[in-house]
Amino acid sequence: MGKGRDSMATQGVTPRSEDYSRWYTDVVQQADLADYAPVRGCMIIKPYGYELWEGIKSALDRRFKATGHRNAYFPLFIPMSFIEKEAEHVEGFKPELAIVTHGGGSELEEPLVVRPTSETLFGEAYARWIQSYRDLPMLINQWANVVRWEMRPRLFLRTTEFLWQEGHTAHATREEAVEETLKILDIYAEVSEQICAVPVIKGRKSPQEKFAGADDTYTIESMMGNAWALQGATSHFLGQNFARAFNIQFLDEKNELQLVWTTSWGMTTRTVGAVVMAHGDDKGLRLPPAIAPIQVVIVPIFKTDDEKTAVFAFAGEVKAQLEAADIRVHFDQREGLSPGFRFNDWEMRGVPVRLEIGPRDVAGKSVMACRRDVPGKEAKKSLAFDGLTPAIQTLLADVQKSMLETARTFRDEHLHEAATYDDLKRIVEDGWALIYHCGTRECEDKIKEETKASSRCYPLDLNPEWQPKGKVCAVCGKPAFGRAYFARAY
RNA sequence: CGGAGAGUAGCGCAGUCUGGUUAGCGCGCAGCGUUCGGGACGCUGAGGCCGCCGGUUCGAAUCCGGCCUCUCCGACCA
Repeated sequence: MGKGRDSMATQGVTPRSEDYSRWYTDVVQQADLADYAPVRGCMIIKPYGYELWEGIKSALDRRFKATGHRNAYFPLFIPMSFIEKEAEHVEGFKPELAIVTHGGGSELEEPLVVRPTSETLFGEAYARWIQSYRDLPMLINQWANVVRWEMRPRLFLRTTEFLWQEGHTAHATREEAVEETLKILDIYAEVSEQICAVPVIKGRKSPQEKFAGADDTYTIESMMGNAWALQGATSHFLGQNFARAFNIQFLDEKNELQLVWTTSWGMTTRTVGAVVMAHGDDKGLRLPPAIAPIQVVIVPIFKTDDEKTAVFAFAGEVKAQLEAADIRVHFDQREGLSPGFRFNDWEMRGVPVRLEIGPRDVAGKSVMACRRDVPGKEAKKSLAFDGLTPAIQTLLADVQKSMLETARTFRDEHLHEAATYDDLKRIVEDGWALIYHCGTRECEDKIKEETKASSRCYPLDLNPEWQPKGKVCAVCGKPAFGRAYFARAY
């Protein structure tokens, strides 16, 4: 079909192997996840993309609530003076602030910052709300949009405005706050791996990479299809920095005044981009069933009107049976499209399982099931109508599991230990390099400049002892702070 | 902000160098007919402030000046 090739040029996405960035923007737009907005750096999240976010959101929200957190909503505007209260915080965020100077037709007395994050607003409120140890811990989360002015935006991965949740907690002791920070990190890792099928490495950020105003920042780092790293979510131990800046004090059991210990943590719409990049292939999106807005799509095949009637009736029964089991099913009833077109269309949109139903299937009371995560003929197998629901449930579970395994295998194949700087240089061309590192800014900057790779994290698993005795930085020879991954990153 | 590209129909582009009736092509879209188990085809049709502002000219998508926007690559970041 010679002419078909031509139309493929306009309908297909740029092959992933050819140009990874182009492939990514193509997929996001053609799969109807998002579109550009009139203002640079801003994006319109379309229903299909928003549904992915809703999947991530509900998985997180359920877990936050199960661990005692409650949702609230804090304002969009922050007085400029609030941001300036914590020295390191303002230093870090100043370059990316959007500031409102006018309101109601006249210049404001004090400029208002459009929130880039809400530590300061929570700090001010917590100072008023917390009086006694009986008020602790304070465990609040909010779902909100934030604005950080971006030089170089990228759909989902880096937009000037993005959606996220930000948790802000206050505790009586340091230990409790650290425990909270790590508990949330575990939730992020679980949602990323179990729901998004994106394996992560849990670690601690270097002093340079940590959040502005935090004592420690913990992260989950995941690997994209081109072996670059993506920071999936962060959880910060803020020590008493914000408690001091906002005077958040409480009376303990001994009637002594103490500063609280706070944490903050966030996961963003960037995660949608991570799902695209970690799983997508040349044909487009591949979605893990747990968050796929459509888990099963039914594609009808027929020639005559009689066949159509029979196929539609049977497909309707199949749909009803699956829906009764809470499987998200879509029956493609669009007119005038060939089966082949539909196959490609739904594959591009990443639907995990496709059911082909034609006259042969109607006659045999069966459906042809095809899984998106497996290439070629092995992807297809015929399933009987009787017992279809459990068979599909098993299939979806298997797809979910094997997508995580595939991603993990790919990730592990691109993790390498580096004994020397030369090793690192070679490895970061196509992977992550694990080295003993000093953790200093100068050394990180040098590596960044010479290799474009940045310090991703000091994996928690691999650093039972910090500042390991006798070990030195593989790059500069200074005493090692710990073992860190370096990689190209988004 | 630095470097590189690009703005002409919903999308992708040609036309611009060398100014000249009615601005084309492919895809998509609408109607009709034939198709239909891996991106179908025919016929008919709708759809345009040629990014914006100004200038040159009898005449500008095309030449000149200014501005705006987007994409990609770098410095910053979730």
